[in-house]
Amino acid sequence: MPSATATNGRETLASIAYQRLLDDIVGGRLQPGTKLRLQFLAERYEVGNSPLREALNRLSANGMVQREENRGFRVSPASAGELSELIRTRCWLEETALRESIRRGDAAWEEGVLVAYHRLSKRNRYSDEQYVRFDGTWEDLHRAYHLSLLSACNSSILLGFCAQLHEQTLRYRNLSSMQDYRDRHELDEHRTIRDAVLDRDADAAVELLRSHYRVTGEIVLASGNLS
Amino acid sequence: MPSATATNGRETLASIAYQRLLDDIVGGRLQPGTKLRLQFLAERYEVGNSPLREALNRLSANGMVQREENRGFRVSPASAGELSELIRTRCWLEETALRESIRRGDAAWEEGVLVAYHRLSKRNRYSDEQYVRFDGTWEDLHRAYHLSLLSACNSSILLGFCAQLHEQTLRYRNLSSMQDYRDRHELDEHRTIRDAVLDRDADAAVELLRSHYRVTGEIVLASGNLS
DNA sequence: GGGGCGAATTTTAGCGATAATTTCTTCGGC
DNA sequence: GCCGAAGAAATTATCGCTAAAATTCGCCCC
Repeated sequence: MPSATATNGRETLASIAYQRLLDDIVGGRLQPGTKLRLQFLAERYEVGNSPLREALNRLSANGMVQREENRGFRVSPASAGELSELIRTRCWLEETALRESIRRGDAAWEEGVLVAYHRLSKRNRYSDEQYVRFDGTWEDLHRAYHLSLLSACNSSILLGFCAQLHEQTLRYRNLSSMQDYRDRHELDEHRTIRDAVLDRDADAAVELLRSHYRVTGEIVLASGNLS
Repeated sequence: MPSATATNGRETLASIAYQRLLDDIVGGRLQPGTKLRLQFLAERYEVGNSPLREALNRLSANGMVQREENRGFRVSPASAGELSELIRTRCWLEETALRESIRRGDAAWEEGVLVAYHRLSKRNRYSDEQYVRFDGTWEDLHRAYHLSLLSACNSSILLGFCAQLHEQTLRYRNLSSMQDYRDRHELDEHRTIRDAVLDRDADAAVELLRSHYRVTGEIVLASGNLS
């Protein structure tokens, strides 16, 4: 997740709480709409109120948590409508970033894409447990791969927005049952996207990427759990 | 500034501090790079540490403030490079939103654009004092006008991103001397954009809007003050 | 007797003061 | 002149108090 934070020396409790909260929300362990009582969170994460409030405030600024004045925080609700909006927006933004990346990308960028794909391909998705944010998990490599495609777009701002949207959609994926994923050949999709990108075929790459997101969205929508 | 905040009942001190801090940063009264010491801020805004830290954490999540672990907060630095990135990104995102808005907008949207332009046109920019966030200021009407153009894009997420970028560029405008603005006919530009939009001429509208932003960017860049 | 309104209680968030780490600065020694 | 250590300053965290909101219970009216 993007953040204007220069991680310098030791981590603060607030940052730890932020990570763990983000993790639990994205991982679906804290269901949408859940009231986030400070006392409950304090026990769960073994930290005091102040670092918790800091973490919640950061999360509220990027949409993972909703803040209501004088009424505390709750996990942002999830709805089918928001998911389609998310995917729609993501397609727009990533199309822009991808076209720009393909246009401007140099050799180092190509190699980055190649390496990111390679790492992803070597990892079996279903060997990972319940989603936990940790270097080297499938999700981590997946995110790295998708961002590597866009990384030459020459706008860290846009890249940050894309990362934010990725995180949001990841939450929806984790909320769905994940059963319907089995018969999908995600690695193939990722490979064809990679090839189109490295061939500098922008139109094809964009179309493949958009389709990749749309299909995911439809599977998640179909597997229910949303209002 | 967009926020996942349902302003329900009374405002909290943290929210007040957030607003005033945002105001002072965007208004240029807190210069880029300024170290934000809690004690200083506590005196300035007459609130305690806790609400201040909450406000700063929110601001750090949307880029107005930088946070360094165990070293506190400072106003995000401003550079020519970041400004161009900002404008570049803004052109991309607003192009997308504007095209979509023009494609989908209904009568109510058209009327919204019309009214927003009308309100803006009736207000003299230079009658306002130093920038202060307040309903009815020129900047407020200006923001409302630009967002009204995009408001039918059917993605509140994208709209939020655009609002965020608007705020960031507004900061740069306020940092520059503003002297070189006098000979510019901003109202004309806003009117021609409005007309192209209401004519549903997407290509023309996009080109006018992009040019509008690019010119602004060049004026701000030219008037110095940036590294 | 049932339903709805209102007040008291309980619960919870919000805030400030203080203590504990961490970082920055300065001074002494090599 | 550079490295290291002690002191100073600032940030971060804990705790307790206040105030606001949700809940419960009782009362009145229908």
